[in-house]
Amino acid sequence: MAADPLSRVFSALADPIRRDMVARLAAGDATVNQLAEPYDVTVQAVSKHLRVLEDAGLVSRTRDAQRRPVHLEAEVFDLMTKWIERYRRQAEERFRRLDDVLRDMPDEVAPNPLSAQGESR
Amino acid sequence: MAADPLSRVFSALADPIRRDMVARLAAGDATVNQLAEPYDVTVQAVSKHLRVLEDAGLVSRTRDAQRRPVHLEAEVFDLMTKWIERYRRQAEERFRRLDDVLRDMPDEVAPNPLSAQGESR
DNA sequence: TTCTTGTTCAACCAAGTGGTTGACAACGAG
DNA sequence: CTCGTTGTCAACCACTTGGTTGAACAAGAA
Repeated sequence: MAADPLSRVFSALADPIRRDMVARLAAGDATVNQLAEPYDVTVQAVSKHLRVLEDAGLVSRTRDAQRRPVHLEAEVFDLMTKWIERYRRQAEERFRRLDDVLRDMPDEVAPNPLSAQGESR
Repeated sequence: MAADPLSRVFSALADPIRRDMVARLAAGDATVNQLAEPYDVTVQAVSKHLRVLEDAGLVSRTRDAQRRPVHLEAEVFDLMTKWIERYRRQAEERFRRLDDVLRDMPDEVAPNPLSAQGESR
């Protein structure tokens, strides 16, 4: 299993069934059987999916007699959005600066940041 | 390979090496060899990782003589953030309403939305 | 206690993943 | 043209994953 938390969360949400379960849990808690009902897989398979979500910290399970109500833990989403936003902003900032450079540049000069980077220095 | 775009993106970012490559590409384009340098895996392995990122729409590759400069396509991030934000908001909204219910409730009533849901009706 | 329901555990299987090595294609430099 | 550089393709391997079936466990119902 993936060691770092971020990998676990991304990996957990890489499956359409698991994403769908998260979507349904956003509307309210549910039991394993309730979650299993819409899909034509066995309850055991759903139980495995839930374990993946739980290991990722996306859901928690408590006890209610024989039932194991599943609850969505939305805070873990922050882990992802923070990572994403960081690099998106960085990429957009770079893009904006590139625009500035192009605008201010005399048009004889051919811009090629890559070959400049690749120089063996 | 995963059919739907969302699964491909989440899956692509579930690997720490690939996330690291995205992080570096946010700072600027790079060639395959430049990307491979920090890790102690073969260039072929990195090439495979790039293919995964490309299939997810996270990067694009152009041609520059023998080199294949890799470029980050940050727009795909939106796909994820939109999905995440939707359910996060929904969960938070639900949580807020639950607070309201608890605040307005006479304290004899034991709240258990789950067992009410689970009733065989 | 025994029965039934809800859930998990264990073993297994086919397919996918991340890595390797080796061959080869594409291109610029001598 | 030949040579070194850059990158991909193909085949292979160990490990993981998502699914199955069958057994077991937990707890209320009879």
